[in-house]
Amino acid sequence: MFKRIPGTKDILPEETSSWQTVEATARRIFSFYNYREIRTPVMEEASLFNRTLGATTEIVQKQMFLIHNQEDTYALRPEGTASIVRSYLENNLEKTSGFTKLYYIGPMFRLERPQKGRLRQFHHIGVEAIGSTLASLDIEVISLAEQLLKGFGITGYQIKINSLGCQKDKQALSAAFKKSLPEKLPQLCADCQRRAKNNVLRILDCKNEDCQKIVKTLEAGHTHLCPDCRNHFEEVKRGLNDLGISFQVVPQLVRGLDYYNRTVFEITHSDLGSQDAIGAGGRYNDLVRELGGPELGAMGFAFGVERLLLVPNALRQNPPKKLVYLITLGEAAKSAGIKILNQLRNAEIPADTDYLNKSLKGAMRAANDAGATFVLILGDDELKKHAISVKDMANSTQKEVFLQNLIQELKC
RNA sequence: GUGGCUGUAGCUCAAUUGGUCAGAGCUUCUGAUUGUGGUUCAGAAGGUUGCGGGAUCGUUCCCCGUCAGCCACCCCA
Repeated sequence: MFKRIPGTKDILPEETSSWQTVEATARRIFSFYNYREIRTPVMEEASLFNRTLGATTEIVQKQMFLIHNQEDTYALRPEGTASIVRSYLENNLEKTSGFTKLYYIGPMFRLERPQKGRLRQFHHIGVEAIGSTLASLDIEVISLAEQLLKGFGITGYQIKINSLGCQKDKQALSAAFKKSLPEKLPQLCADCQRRAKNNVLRILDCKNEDCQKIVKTLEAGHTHLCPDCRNHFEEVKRGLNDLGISFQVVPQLVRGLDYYNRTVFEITHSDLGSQDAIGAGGRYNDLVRELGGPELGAMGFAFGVERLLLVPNALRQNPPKKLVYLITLGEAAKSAGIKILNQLRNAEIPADTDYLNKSLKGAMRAANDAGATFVLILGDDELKKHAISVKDMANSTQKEVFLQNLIQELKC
């Protein structure tokens, strides 16, 4: 027997209804904000991610599914932003539409060790708004994220925000760290010693208390932000307050991807355990230029669909179903039944029947299990009268209806 | 990638110190006199106890390996 490869999941009909609700809710809310959908390939040149996420990030170094062919190395996308900025530029959207608001829904791939809330194929619902550096965009994007959560029926989340500063600020902070860090290095945990080489800023959000103490003795907090970045961040916070969005400023919040600058945010939920971030995002003002485009500000975020669905009571309600179940008795009725089924479906009435030659009792059970609202019974008695018995399953009432009136009867 | 825990029917779990213990509930299927569901009752089906070694007269229960899942770290959505 074949098995799923580790870290992937089959989403069975029982669950797909929740997925459809999440997706439909998201699409509806995106439309209120005038975001339009973009779909890009799940594969890209591997070097695209190298360039955008950062060559030393764990995702690029260890977690990409690579596909080697004779000439190139492709990667299954580990996230959406890089592909979308690539597509934005390749299709000249900066020339044809200038400021652009896009959303995407689809699978992402990372070769991590599977865990609850961490799969090797998982799904993002995200947005990218490209072409503005204004704080009003940061505010809209974060409020959109919260609006989605409300739409999904999720409560009890926490919005954490921070500003990394512009590229210069980030570099200055990194440089300061690299200068003052070497003497402290032996006192840091093993992970932080590694971070010191790869991604110095991540030392800021180490959970180890000793590391935290050492970091505090170094230059940290928002003191490294230049006046422009500081003003921008203040404006964002004011805007969020004006909208009544409650958030928490977390100076240690550092996103793991290189392209982020200025505003970053993360939304966590305490009911999820170790992998508690249900969504995150931020600004990436230099990414468009980095990929060969003009100087354009941009901001985005993504939710992890699997993680959203882990939140208790989120989107569990199944919409009431309407189904008509046809039971036929005997050969003559069976062939007449095929036509009736066809007519019902053409009239857009969901209809099904028994395919196992069950007894009437067995077929009734099957109808009940299928959630039928009405059962149609067609036997010799009915055939003679050109009629059919219609049973309302909710209240067990039954009546005979002429075949010519059947659809009208079921429509109301 | 690191550490720990777990792995018995489709699902949730039992099985005294290794010796008729491979079981229950739910699910599924079939019946309960003629063409009627949900409740109830009866019966049936379903397991090489994750897989592979080892120790033992003998193991679901012990040891080793392996795979998978879970938890934490790491990483991140």
